[in-house]
Amino acid sequence: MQITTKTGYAVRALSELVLSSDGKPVSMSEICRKQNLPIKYIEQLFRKLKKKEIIKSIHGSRGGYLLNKPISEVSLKDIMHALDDDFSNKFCYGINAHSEYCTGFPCGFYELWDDIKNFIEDYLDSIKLEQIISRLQEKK
Amino acid sequence: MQITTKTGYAVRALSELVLSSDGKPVSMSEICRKQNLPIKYIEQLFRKLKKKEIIKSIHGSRGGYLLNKPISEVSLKDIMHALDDDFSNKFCYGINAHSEYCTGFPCGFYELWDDIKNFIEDYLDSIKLEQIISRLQEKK
DNA sequence: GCCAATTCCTACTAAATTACTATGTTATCT
DNA sequence: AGATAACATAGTAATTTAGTAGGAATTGGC
Repeated sequence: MQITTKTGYAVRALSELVLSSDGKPVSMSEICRKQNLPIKYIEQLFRKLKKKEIIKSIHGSRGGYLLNKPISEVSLKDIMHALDDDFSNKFCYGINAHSEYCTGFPCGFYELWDDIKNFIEDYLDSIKLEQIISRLQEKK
Repeated sequence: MQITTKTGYAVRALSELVLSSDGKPVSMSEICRKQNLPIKYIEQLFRKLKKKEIIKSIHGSRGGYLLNKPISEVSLKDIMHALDDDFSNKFCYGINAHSEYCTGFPCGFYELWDDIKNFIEDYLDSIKLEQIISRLQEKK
């Protein structure tokens, strides 16, 4: 559950998608040109976002991508979860379990890591694309 | 700013240090035996914790480690910060800046990442060793 | 029907990070 | 002197990250 370049790229690309779309699909090349992003990499990220139904796509010429949900219903948690398959396993389970150096599962620390995970996930879930985009527009 | 095995190990080792200490130093071998941790790895982590004055050490035979602060004054943030040098740079600066695919620094997303970083860091700073240890003891 | 534009798919890779191990050296107590 | 510790540095296998490469499949417009 890390915020990395990948997360940053996806947020930039999704924001650009929303800002550039007027109901018509926006092409990957337009998104990446406007946001200065590596197109082949973002293509891969968008395929993951599509699998989780955050965006939809239209094939062929004049095709492109569209957001599949209202901007108030797409959170940072949703995005990160789509990009990172075992996002939710990254805490105690990912840290300790199945390791030679684990003291048993669940150990005395299990609930600590779980509480932290839940707290941070809830926070990330409270940050919607809507707020991210309105922040951007305030600046202009 | 990730919670990884490293963080988990450090928390286990520090908790064991606190629980095993009755004013006298606790040796690395005792800590690692009781918590089933890889000793040479934990040694390295403890050296970093010492640099940040979270623990202190006594050399030679009958030596070992002691906590250098009250358990109410050592937070998860402190521990993670000690283990990971550029902990605080891991957000926008680490994500975007100085990359070929950055749109300028600070970009429109800078404050978003910064706010998130601060929120999570404040939360991690609110979790003290004191609470972690009393959680452990409740279970017994 | 053909061509261009576009998404979709798989495989590869260089660099960095993680989670260690190995091999000592130095300091202190008895 | 010898045992017991902390301290230090270097190496390394596995994994992840952040991409690149090369193409296949799909659709709109002429």
